[in-house]
Amino acid sequence: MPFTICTWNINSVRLRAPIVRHLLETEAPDVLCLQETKCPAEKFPAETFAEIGYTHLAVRGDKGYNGVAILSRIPLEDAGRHDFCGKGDARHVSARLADGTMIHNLYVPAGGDEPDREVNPKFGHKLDFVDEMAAIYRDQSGPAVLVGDLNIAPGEDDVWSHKQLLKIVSHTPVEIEKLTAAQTAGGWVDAVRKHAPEGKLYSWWSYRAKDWAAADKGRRLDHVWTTPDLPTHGARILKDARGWEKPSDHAPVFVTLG
DNA sequence: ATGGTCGCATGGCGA
Repeated sequence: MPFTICTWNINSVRLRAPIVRHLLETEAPDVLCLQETKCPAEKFPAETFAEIGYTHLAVRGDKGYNGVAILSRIPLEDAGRHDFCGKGDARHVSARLADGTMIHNLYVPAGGDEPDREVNPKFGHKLDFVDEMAAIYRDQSGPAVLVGDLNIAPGEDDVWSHKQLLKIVSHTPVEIEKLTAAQTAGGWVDAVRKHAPEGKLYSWWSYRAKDWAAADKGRRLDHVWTTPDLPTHGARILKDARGWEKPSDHAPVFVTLG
């Protein structure tokens, strides 16, 4: 039975609960994975989404920072978490669907501005986090999907200018090397690029641009990876959502699986 | 032009 999963960095789920609900009402993914919810689990606006059928929830949150959630209209089992880098922050939540498919929802650290771990500990944290992604999924078995804001745009067509971003955190060679190693170690397939192998594709546009759409200086930071045993039927980035009222700086990414 | 804009611990930090 095919189902659709969506991942969206929402940049405060409380502020943007209305557009999350709008997305659920108009696009109706079976599962929605959110990142940067920026609120403790007890303050997650669960009822807003339960009212329209998204009654299943696996959520983790920190006050003001991070925060991840899996919202679903089909049952979720075995909600779990992995404590990346032993920091105790809310950057991962997992759950299993009734058919056995594992869902991993991740929010990889942005990594600060300076791409040098000697002077910027946030960059070191990001590199260590991605190394840990390689380690923990190395021996996985069974169907799984990994989604989230991985904060790395790996391909030349995943950024507006490969050359101008080579020293910009999110597109440096060391980050791309580590992300690729994590993908390979877990046997993950990039479901979005499987369906759109070539051409510019972005899921994030900075708030700082005067006119984000005209400048179109985007990056593909949000990803959906699947194990090879999971068939996928299509992928799509809902760029329109970047232009909605009070938008997130990220657009939702959809993949149909199963 | 090394800025710019967001959101939250309301003010400096993280993105």
